[in-house]
Amino acid sequence: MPELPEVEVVRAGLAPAVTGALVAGVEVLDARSLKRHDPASGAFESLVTGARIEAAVRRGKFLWLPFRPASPVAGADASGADASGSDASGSTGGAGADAAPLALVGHLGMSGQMLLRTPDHPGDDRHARIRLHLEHVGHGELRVDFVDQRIFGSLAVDRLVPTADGEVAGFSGDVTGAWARSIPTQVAHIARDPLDPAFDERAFFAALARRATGIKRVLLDQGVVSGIGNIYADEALWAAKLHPEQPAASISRRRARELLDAVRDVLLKALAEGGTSFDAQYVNVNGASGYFAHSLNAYGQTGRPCPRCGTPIVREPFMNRSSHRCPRCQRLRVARGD
DNA sequence: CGAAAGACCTGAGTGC
DNA sequence: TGCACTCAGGTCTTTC
Repeated sequence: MPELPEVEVVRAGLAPAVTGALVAGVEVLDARSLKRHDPASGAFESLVTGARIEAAVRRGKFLWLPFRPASPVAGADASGADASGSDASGSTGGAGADAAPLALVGHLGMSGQMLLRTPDHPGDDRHARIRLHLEHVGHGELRVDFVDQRIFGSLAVDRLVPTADGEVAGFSGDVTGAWARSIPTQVAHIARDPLDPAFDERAFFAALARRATGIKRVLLDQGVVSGIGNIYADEALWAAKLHPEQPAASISRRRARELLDAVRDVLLKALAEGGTSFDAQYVNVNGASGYFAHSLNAYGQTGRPCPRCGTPIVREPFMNRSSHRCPRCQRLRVARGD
């Protein structure tokens, strides 16, 4: 259940290994992990093979690797390669300057991992779905294994289009690349995350004021604010002393501001703890390893005393999952100015 | 447009 | 031992 901090750990671990790398080959072990790939744009394998990766970018929980497609001419005489990708609409247009910029888009879903490995690493991973074979000038040959038990995650090749606001699309540590202000079409509807310098606070407050539904539903709506999942929603609501079902529109501007601050605080804290957990050489780019159970105040703490007031935390059904809250600190309150 | 419910997935755990 | 059931949950789609 990787949320923003976990995905950022993955992005940061991947970035130095994939930036500038050539995709020498790809193995699709389970096509279900391509469910977000639109076959009309071409076969996944042929689009990715020969690509030169330019960066690793993240917005919310989405991750993408902008790349320059292989030049058809350069690839032709090198070695027969497998020309299996010659579908009906074969012409990919000469990979010149007018070729559409593309990106490899990834979402980890609930159980997805991007494991960075040496080429000789045993391929015995039970849930390995897709493997990328890379050649990197500095690191030599590498492998990225997309491992995903529950297959809620996926990889896809998608077109990059300019961002609606003209700002940098997501976080990558580099705002100068030609790809920086472009976003994959399937990520374009996702709001910026609250740590993004271009996050639109006014739009966030306006969305809250407009919604009659519970505040937790709004926090989980990636079209309003991205990067938050069940865990950090519960944590932020606990910190802001808000009941998950408190109607969003009933929350005063002042308390909404406190909530946004709490969200940022929770995400930054998790990021700080997660950022220290990987080793320098071959980073274990593992989305699940970054969970910081010791610092959780509400999520998964059913029956344990609220760290603030000592009242046992309760677990309640919520959208086919669970909410965890302190029944004393986080009460439903009638709409009224603060 | 907003809101809510269902679908997609697998494996661990529980009760009988 | 085995079977049925519950739970974990992010995002997309459908329905109202």
